[in-house]
This record gives sequence, C-alpha cells and structure tokens, in this order.
Amino acid sequence: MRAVKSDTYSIKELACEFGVTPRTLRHYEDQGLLTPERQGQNRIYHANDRVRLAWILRGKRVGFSLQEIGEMLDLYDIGDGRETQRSVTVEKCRSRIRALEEQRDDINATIDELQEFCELIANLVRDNKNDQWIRRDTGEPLRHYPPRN
Amino acid sequence: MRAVKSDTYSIKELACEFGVTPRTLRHYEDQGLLTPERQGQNRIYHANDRVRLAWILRGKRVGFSLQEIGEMLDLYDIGDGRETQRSVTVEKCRSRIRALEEQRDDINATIDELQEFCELIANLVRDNKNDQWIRRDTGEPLRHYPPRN
DNA sequence: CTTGACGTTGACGTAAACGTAAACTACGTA
DNA sequence: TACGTAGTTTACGTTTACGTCAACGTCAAG
Repeated sequence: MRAVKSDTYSIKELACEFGVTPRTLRHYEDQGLLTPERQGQNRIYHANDRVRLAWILRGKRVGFSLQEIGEMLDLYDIGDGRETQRSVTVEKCRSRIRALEEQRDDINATIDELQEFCELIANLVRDNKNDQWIRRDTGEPLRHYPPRN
Repeated sequence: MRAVKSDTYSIKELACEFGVTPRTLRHYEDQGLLTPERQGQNRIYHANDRVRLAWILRGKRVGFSLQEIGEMLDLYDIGDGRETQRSVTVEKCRSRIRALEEQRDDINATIDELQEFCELIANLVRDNKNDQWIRRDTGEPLRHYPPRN
C-alpha cells in the first residue's frame, strides 16, 4: 500500500478515471502534452496533470489533433513570455476562437437539418394507393433529401 | 468542348469547386458516399452529388468519420423505407443530434476558456521588481493555467 | 500524327493516434 | 521465496483518409 496519497494518481488510476488506457497517457507524454513527475521509473500524476488531461480530451472531442492541442496548451505556458511573443499568443488564441465559432456554426446547421429531417420522417406515412411516401401533415409526396440519383 | 452542359460536372470541376482533389471524390465513391453517373468510364456529377458532397464535407468539419457520414446519409435514403425501419431511423437521427449538442457544449466551453485566457494575456504586464508576470487590472500575480508542473 | 490535358484503375505510401505483444523490473503478500 | 499485480521501454501492427505514382485510354488542337 502507498504511504502518502496526497492527491496523486498512478497511470492506471488517472487513465481509468478518464476512460482511456495507460498507453494513451504515455502517448500524450511522448507528444509533450503531459510531463508527470517521476519516482524512479514510475509516473506520478498530480492535479495539474488532471486538468491538462481534461483539456486534451475535450480538445479531441471538438476535433483537434494532438499537435494542435499541444500548440493550444503551449499558449498557456507563458512563464517565460517575452513582450513581443504576447501579441502573437493573443492572435493565435483569437484565431482559434474564430475557427471554433465556425465549427459551431457547422454543427448548428447539421443539427437543424437532422432535426428537420427527423420530424419529417416521424410524420411520414405510407400512401398505399400509389405506393409512395407522403407527409402526414401536408400530404406532400416525399422527395429524397439529399437526393440519391 | 462539351456539347451539353446542363448542370453537370467533371470530377475535376466538382473537386476544384469544393477545394478537394479528384482523388478525394474517388475515395468517397469507394466508400459508397457518392455514386455519380457514368458515361463510359468517366464520372459525371449532377446537382444531387453536389448536395451530398457538401453534406460530406460539413460532416468532416464537425469531426465525423467517413463511415459515420455514410450512416447519416443512409438515413436519408429511405425510399424503400419499411414501417419498422422508420422508428429506428428516427432514433438514430435523434441520437446523432444529441451527440452534436454535446459537442457544441464542448466547443462553447473551449471558446469560453480561450476567451478568458486571451483577455488575461492581453492585460498582462511584467512586474520587473521581482521578475514575474502580473495582471494589469488586478495586479494579481499570474499562475499558469492550466498548470505546468 | 503527336502532343497535351483530362480521365481511368490499381497499388503502394504516409501521418496520426493509438493497440498490442514482448521482455523486463519492482513490490507486497501468501 | 515464489507469485501476482502494476509499472517500464521498445517496437511493430492497425485504422482512417487520403497522397502519389504507374500505366493506360481518349479526344481536340496544332
């Protein structure tokens, strides 16, 4: 049994908590996204590693590559920040925000179309007379959308 | 020069218009996402292919795999829709929508954090006395966020 | 008739993000 | 002390989404 726990995690504990494998955490370390403490050979993860991991995984969920995530995390590491670098950081950050906003627009558009289509099917009923689909509300015949040739 | 144009596209025309390569369109066809008309060997793309391609590319932008996009497009191909299949389609569709909404939440959270961080840096200034960064507005010393060990 | 632009089908290459297996170490316990 | 559990490194395998040839067909222009 470990003597002191004090808010630290083994690789398996942290991985398990976030639903990833130890291999994944090592991979992120290889890519420079995580730099856990070492006790001899073994990795010891602290609260800050947890925070970074959460960031990484959310970045993944929104579609960034590990490299892009690394660059975004680098934006945060400005301890040695030179005055001139600061405006660069800000600009990169803003450009990221714009990209995310565009992506959000794409998502909203997709949601809208799926929603519309979903309701359309939900209201759909077979007009058995002429063997084709019509809308229950308008009686309009259904044309495939998006069209299949 | 082609005799009749009538809203058709060569592979290069369509690819070029959407900023992808012909290879990409052939790949999408291999995956069953597009099925352009053939004139002999050559592919002829129509308006419906355009619509589908736009869908595919937007799907990619929001982070779906080609397989997932294919499944979503399949939802639209319900011309032979059996009554029992319909509720399945609706449920799949709704589950997609929920996933997209979660993804949108992730994006919003990321935007918020980047925005906050961005403004923080913009207001940052070096306190030369003790050689560390402080916030211009509050004078608070800066702690890295997310923390680097 | 040859050249060039565009098209076709293989088929192999590649980068990213891990999976997986091998071979080894260290430790608490039965 | 032998065993099981958890950790380590090294290294090759895998999937996705195309890129990149190679080798060939086709058609209009010079």
